[in-house]
Amino acid sequence: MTAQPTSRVTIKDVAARAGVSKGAVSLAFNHKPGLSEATRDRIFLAARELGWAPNLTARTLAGSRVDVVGLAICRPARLLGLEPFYMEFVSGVESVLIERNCSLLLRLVRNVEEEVGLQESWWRGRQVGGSILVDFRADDPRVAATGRLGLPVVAVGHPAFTGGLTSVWTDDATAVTEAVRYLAVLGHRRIARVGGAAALGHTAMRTAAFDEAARSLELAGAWQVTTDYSGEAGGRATRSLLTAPSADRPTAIVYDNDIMAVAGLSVAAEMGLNVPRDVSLLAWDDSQLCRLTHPTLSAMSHDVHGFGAEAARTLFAVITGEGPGSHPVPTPVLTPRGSTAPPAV
Amino acid sequence: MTAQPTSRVTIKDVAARAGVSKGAVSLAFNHKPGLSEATRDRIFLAARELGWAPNLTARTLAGSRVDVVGLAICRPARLLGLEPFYMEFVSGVESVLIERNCSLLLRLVRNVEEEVGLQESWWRGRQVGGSILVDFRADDPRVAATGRLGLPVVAVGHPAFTGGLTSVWTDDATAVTEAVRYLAVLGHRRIARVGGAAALGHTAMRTAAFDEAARSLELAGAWQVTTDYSGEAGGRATRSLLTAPSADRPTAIVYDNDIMAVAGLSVAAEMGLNVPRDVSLLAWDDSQLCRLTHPTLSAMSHDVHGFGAEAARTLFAVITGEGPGSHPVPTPVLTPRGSTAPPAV
DNA sequence: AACGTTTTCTTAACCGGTAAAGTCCCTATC
DNA sequence: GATAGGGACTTTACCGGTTAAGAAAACGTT
Repeated sequence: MTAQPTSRVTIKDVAARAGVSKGAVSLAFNHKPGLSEATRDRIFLAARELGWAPNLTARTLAGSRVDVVGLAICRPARLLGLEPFYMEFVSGVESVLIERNCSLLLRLVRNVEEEVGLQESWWRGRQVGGSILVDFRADDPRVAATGRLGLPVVAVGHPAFTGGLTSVWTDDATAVTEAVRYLAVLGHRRIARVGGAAALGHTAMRTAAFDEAARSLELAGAWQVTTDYSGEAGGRATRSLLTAPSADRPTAIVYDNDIMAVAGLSVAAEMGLNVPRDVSLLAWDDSQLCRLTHPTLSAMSHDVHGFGAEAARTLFAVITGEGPGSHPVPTPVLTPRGSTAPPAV
Repeated sequence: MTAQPTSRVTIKDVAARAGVSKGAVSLAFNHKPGLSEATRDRIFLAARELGWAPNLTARTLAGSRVDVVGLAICRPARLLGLEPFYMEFVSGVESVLIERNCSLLLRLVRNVEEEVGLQESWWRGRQVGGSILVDFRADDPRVAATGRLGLPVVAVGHPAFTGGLTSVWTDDATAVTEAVRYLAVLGHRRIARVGGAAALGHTAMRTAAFDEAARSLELAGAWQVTTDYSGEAGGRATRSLLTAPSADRPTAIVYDNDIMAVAGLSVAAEMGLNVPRDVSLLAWDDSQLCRLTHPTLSAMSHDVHGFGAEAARTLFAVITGEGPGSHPVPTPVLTPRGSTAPPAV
């Protein structure tokens, strides 16, 4: 890409106008000692008159801070658009970046290996000051890679998967358990779960928690399937669960996100089943979507925006040298709405 | 932000290892003439052995290309998460950037003025090689500002609002007309439209087109309201439209996005109205959402992903010096599904 | 008054590349 | 055999900042 900015005001021009050296201007703009109040003022005045602000690229190259945070999302581009979760998450991240005058460098990658390469080149090229890593899986190569590079990162995921990295996470196991218990208390004995991508760490965690809850509650039936998080997959999974003979099919289904729950709801309607009388549905993530359907969707509600914000704040802490830590954010809480009720019989 | 990359391989190390000057390495990596095949190979080999890749920051500062595209979205951070449109659009942009090894610099801004300032600092600081501008309004200050700066941009919006900037746009007026005609042909005589943000150019355009269509078709009733694009607002608007006495309320409603249409659908259900028998609903943008509801939503369907991709491609053309142009992308086409039908009476 | 300290600012060397101008050598030409 | 013309590199001067080291003036001390 080539194309030249028209007028260029540099530190030199400011220095000349204020009658000082560029070193002095630099000192002033970095709030470093060694300048009298008078010259400091003169410099700021000159800068304001010329409309100058330090060039971040040059500043970065010269070896100081980098005001950019990296985020690579591993997903085929076509699917990204469909996940309300990420949009909310990103907006939470942005809300913190904005107040620190930082920007987000966003990139879609096809797989973890590609992400490792990307993070490495970002960091070595000083394109980012740190990164937010998401979608951890078992034996995630990013743990070792970022450690080796010295790249400051915050890992969004359960410590079981994020190794020694500073992490921000929700206690999904507890949430799944709560969800299943709630449905059991309502009287459901045959419960299914439509999970997300099997490769992801938190999916595995939820799967294990679901199994455990089903066993400890001695449920009569417990099914689990994994999908790709898309509405289509969620709908398909629901259809297959609900086509079993009525005495043998789940009376309640838990979904791993809200898009799939919406799809499930529509499949139930299309099959002539009444929600919640014939089957109860429970969503996850709880974006605005859950309040827009009819009936409204009960959900494991979760402040995704706040989750993103916390991740960003934690990253800043890491960058400024804070040691590794584990930052749980509030566990998703059950928000009952219109899609859950005791089973009909 | 401070934190140092551990090992640093620079062009100098590569040059030393290949036994050439750093100028030669630069020539090799930029595929410029003036080097023998033999040395070229030696240089690439050395680079590979050392795991070196040119530092983009330095490269940028030295005045060549910038591999970053800017995108500022003007919206309160909390709302961004709710718009499937942007997520899809961004994913389309990414799909083109990814194949050119470029990244997207994303930033939320509170208002257009803030965006103007941001774009200016991005450009002057060579943080971006060009930008994608969205959400044009009447007398948009960005037209003049980007022209003055010489910032290469692609404007996503109708030429009526984007001044002399190269634009990528959909013919919303024609689409609105088609939507209204379609409903009229089905037999609807009282049609309403729940529009987006009033300040936006394309909203104004759609409003005018709707008025015009209503007049030319001599509809018995035509209502229009503007909202903030949120599901809540869409639901509210729908409720207020449908509470009129039945002989005097719309039998069809057109929405400016899909979230509002989904909300409208649920409001209708909640009011005991059957869709499409009692009222027909027609969405816009047509994300996956429209196929997940029951009944499925008819929509003015539109390849938003492709729209984003086209915007990105056009930006690259602008950056490489192509003169101003106007690039219409296909007009949204009506995709009838389950939410539209002739009125009951 | 001579001398060590500060304070205040300047100089100059980077950061890691790019690119124009310069050097050297090899070959074709008259 | 002298000269012009290229090809293949190297030199060197930036890009726009930061920062360590140096210098000049102001200040306090004995």
